[in-house]
Amino acid sequence: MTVTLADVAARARVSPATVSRVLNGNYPVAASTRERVLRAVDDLDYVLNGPASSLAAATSDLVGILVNDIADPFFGIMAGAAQTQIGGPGDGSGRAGGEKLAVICNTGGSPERELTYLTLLQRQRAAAVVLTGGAVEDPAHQAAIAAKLAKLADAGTRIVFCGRPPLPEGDALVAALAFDNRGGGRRLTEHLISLGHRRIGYVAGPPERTTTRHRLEGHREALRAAGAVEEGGTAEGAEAEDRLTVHGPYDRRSGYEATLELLRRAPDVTAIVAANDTVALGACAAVRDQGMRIPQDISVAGFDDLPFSVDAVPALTTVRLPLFEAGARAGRLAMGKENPPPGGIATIAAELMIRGSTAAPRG
Amino acid sequence: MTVTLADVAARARVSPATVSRVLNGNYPVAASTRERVLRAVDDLDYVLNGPASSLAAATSDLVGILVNDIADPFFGIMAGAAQTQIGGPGDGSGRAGGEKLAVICNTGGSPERELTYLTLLQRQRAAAVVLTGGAVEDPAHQAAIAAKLAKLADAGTRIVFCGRPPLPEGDALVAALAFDNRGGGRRLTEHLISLGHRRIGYVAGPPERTTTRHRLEGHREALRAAGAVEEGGTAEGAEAEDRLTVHGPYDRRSGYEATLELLRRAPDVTAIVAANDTVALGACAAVRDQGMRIPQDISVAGFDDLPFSVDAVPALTTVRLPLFEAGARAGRLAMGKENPPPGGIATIAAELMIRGSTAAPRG
DNA sequence: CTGTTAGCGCGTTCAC
DNA sequence: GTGAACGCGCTAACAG
Repeated sequence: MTVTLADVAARARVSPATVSRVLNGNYPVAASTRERVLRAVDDLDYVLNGPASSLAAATSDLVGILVNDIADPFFGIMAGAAQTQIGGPGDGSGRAGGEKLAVICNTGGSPERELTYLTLLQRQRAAAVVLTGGAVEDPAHQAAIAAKLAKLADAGTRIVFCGRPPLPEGDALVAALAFDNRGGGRRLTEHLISLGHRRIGYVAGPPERTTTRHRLEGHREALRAAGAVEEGGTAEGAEAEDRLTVHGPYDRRSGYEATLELLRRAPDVTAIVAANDTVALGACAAVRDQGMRIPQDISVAGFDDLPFSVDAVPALTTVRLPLFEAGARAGRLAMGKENPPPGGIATIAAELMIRGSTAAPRG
Repeated sequence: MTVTLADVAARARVSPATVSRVLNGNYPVAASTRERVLRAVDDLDYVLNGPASSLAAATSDLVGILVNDIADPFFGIMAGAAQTQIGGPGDGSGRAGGEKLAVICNTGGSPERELTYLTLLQRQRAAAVVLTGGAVEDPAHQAAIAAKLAKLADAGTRIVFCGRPPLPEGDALVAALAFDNRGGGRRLTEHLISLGHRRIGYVAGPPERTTTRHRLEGHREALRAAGAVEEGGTAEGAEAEDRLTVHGPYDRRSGYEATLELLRRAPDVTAIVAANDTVALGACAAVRDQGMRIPQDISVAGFDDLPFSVDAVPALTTVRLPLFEAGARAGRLAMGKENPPPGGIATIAAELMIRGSTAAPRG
């Protein structure tokens, strides 16, 4: 029923080994022989049996890309970019030569599903795995993931982090591309402070995530440096900080509700910083629904600079992360097309984008 | 170095076949034996060899999901939804039982890459393939895809279309979930006409795509039914229609530039309909940059009702497509958890969402 | 319910 | 430059 290597060999009047060599292009083969084999392949519509090939070679052409939420363009952009570097250009014939199969796995932000996917990828003997986005900080999960990654690396799977801080143990087994979330968060709030804001609400992401923590830390660093709040070390300072911070998921609804809550807790806030652009959009909606104008009555800022942020009205002040470039680089690292950064870790700069949604507070 | 089934069997003092049976859960095994085997698996940190297993079983646990552009939430939402139905809930142990590996493949809208991915999936002996989004209408590619799908189906791969019209030949080998793009487009333009609009610009998607064509056809149906333009059959009618239509990719920039072009060609348009919400956002930006207000000076409408559309200012009138539900259903069809619709094809309704970006034309 | 026996289709030594 | 032989790790019949 299904055509095998042996069938092709018979038709081309060569041995199966020769067909294999032609297909993989790893050994010298006479041009005339190669020609004959390729013709037989086309005639028979032969398609290599991936599992058999992977079994014999002890490695597959699968590359996994793990994302927290594929419906979020933040991840979509990175994953798509990584795939452009992995899938290969294709030769237009649809014949599929030595391409890798880049596959995106949606963890939904759940550490369990992340582990499950890693196991599935391990089972497939994946050639490489790219982990994108912030990590959950629970020590048990950290350890479980680290152990799993160690096993994968041990089996020859290349590991790349993209937009994710390196493991605490600083394993040499991964290349890590980390976003400067802390620095970006700091500069964003510094901008607000320089405009004259002092009471700034913060809609944070889910607790226990590195991205959430780093962005929030940057924000508070800026606040403290400006003396806008007392040192977090003091009871008063910590309390004030907590009162102006609300946590929630990275979605629009969370931004809406958290903003309402902030406005209730502290009606005198003059600015709201959101954990990301999607959340910021929800915050904007909430502000408007309360009958306030942006930025005249209240400033709003986001993070990431997703494509839609420039089209918000007013355009959203935010922190630009080079998601596409980072994803593409991660893809190249996964393919071994590019050397890992020195020390295995590179920090990717975040750029402040000042637009219409922030202005000086009134009065 | 790597632990195999035989190692587990030895440690559990059973035969390899028994271990296989426990792992796959397809045959009855005594509880005590199962217990012993599972303990051995955990002790040894055993992970099944996917390729070997697929080779022997002649089928793999891979399910492919093809999308045009994963950075676009339109696809991200569908793909993520499909994955929730395929990945299995996971048992929280990260052990990965009988789960399928749902993988998203980004074709970039290129038919060649689509074919390449299908070949790759065929090579992996994928259990199922879900194709999302509109198809390219070039007959050569249609035929190539149809032939490839036939071969996949022949090899036992289940084929599901999601948001994509069924193949012309109407093969019984696929289950198709098609969006009512034509009906949605018609109702949207009927809404505009009922508000009093007669000169309506249309920013269409790329030519030769089913989605583009169907939405545009719906638009023109409404126009003709209202007598807003002469019959397309006449030279005058066709010319007028063409003058008020600009094609471009499904992105923000295209919406911006096409709108500028439309405004140049026909400064008296009172409304602009965009091929989708992302394009509509670009259209809004162009309208504003020309110093006009939405909807007072000009109405704008989109399609899809992506999450950000309700947060546009003013909120975008659009056509809601149940992307998540459709993706989830496609996932279930791919898993064989749900019976195919009668005739193999189901049309999914599109719902008109009237919001602030459309109003009666002035004067 | 469990063990034994054959391959699944291909990559890779070796020889020639 | 090419062919022959072996084994990758597992599942699927069969027995028992």
